[in-house]
Amino acid sequence: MVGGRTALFRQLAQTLGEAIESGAVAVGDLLPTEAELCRRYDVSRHTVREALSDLRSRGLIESKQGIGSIVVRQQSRATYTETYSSVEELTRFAQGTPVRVYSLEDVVADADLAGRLRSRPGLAWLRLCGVRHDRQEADVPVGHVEVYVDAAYAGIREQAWTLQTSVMETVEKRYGLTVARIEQEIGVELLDDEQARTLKAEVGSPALVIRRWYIADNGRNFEVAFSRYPMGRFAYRNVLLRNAR
Amino acid sequence: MVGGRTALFRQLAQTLGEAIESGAVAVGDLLPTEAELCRRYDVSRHTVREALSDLRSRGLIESKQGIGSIVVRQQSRATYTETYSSVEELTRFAQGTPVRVYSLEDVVADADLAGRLRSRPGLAWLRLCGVRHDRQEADVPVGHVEVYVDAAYAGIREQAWTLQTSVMETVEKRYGLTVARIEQEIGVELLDDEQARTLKAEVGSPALVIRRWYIADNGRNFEVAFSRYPMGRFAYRNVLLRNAR
DNA sequence: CGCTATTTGTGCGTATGTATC
DNA sequence: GGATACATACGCACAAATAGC
Repeated sequence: MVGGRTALFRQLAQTLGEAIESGAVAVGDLLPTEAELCRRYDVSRHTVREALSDLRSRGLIESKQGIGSIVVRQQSRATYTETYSSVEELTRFAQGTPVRVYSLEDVVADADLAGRLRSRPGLAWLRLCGVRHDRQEADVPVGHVEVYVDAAYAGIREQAWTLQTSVMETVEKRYGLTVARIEQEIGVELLDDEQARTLKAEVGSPALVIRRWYIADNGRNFEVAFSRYPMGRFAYRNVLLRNAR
Repeated sequence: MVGGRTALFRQLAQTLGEAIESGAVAVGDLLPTEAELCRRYDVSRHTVREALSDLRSRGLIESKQGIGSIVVRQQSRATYTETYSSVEELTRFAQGTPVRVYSLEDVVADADLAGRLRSRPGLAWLRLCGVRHDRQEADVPVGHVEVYVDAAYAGIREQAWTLQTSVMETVEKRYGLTVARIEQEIGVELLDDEQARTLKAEVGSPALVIRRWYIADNGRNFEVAFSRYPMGRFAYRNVLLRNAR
């Protein structure tokens, strides 16, 4: 029959999910085949597939034709999810705030810079500095950006002065790279001379700093960006949605 | 028949997805009913449902019994996703940093407080203040927390002094509430007298402030929390992963 | 290499439950 | 209550990928 209180496939998904999370079925193991689950729980294949679909969406299993469903994770991923439709949206400056680049130079990382970039000393980077402006109030700079790009991708230098899009996307397009993950850190810093001057703020005044490390699918950390926003000019916002179930 | 090159339901999902993203079907509109889609594209209901399931997972539509499938977004969500396995993980203080509550009082929001809470003046709240400590260095407070809970859930007051878990989870358990979304804002503030004193920091010194609004599945904003961390004692970190597809 | 058995993927048909209007 | 629409569940069949012989 159809209705109990809880749908059959949800019950089955919960049963299987608990088996995985408890470790009864280990990561790397195959679940019983769909046919076997049908027999064992006396339900139709449709019901079994709905349940497996649930486990897939929770990131617990992956299914492959000819193989079966393999357990790839012991814990359901993500109770809360933050989503972006683009990288630029990260800063909530979708298309609104152009960057004026005022400096572009080649640098070799010393110990200090290497530490800030989470990289090794001696490596060469292209350093780019600019100021982000609000389109409405063009005279008040919103934030200061300081970007380091792996020298291997320094060819973007030609396009850098007229950046329509983000540095990251420019590198992606020009070199066919794919950003697999972005690590982000948000903190407070005091503005140095150059930052304060370009931002029309006081030296030593506090600012929100967003540090981002862009990591390509080959594992390479090819870009690091620091954005600084004087207190009150910007706040980082996001919304976390509870995932279904 | 079954196999062409691309699965039927994927073709249908793409067709419908394009109709939404192009604006041909506007946000707020209902899609044709499943039965209608079956007729129009000459496919089975199962195929239609697979396609709709795809659109749901992309966040483009939501389906409701007795109503239909409504378009809720024009663009597929999430090129990048941030994930948390728990709310506590948001602060990266998984279980490590207990909160010492030092104040608990009933307040009625004036215009100023109502603004900060994104609420209305005149509403009653339970206000809770505490200090977050590092387990290793117990003498140095890490951060200051200021939490407002809707007076309707003030019953947690009895448990508040001995908070093992977060306020949010306490409310969830005690009142059977479910947090549907969390809105978060990160900025910079200067510490006031009380905050500086409890944090052993200087009055007026800059701090990272994280403001969170907890919204229940009934749409009610039942808790607002402000966490303040003196410069250098804490940075907010997260990792964004590129989604498949 | 081809053949076969196994397993998931895709697709159809049908029926009943349940929420909404 | 009735009509409508999605949700759940059963069944069957064939396609496509994989592994082993």
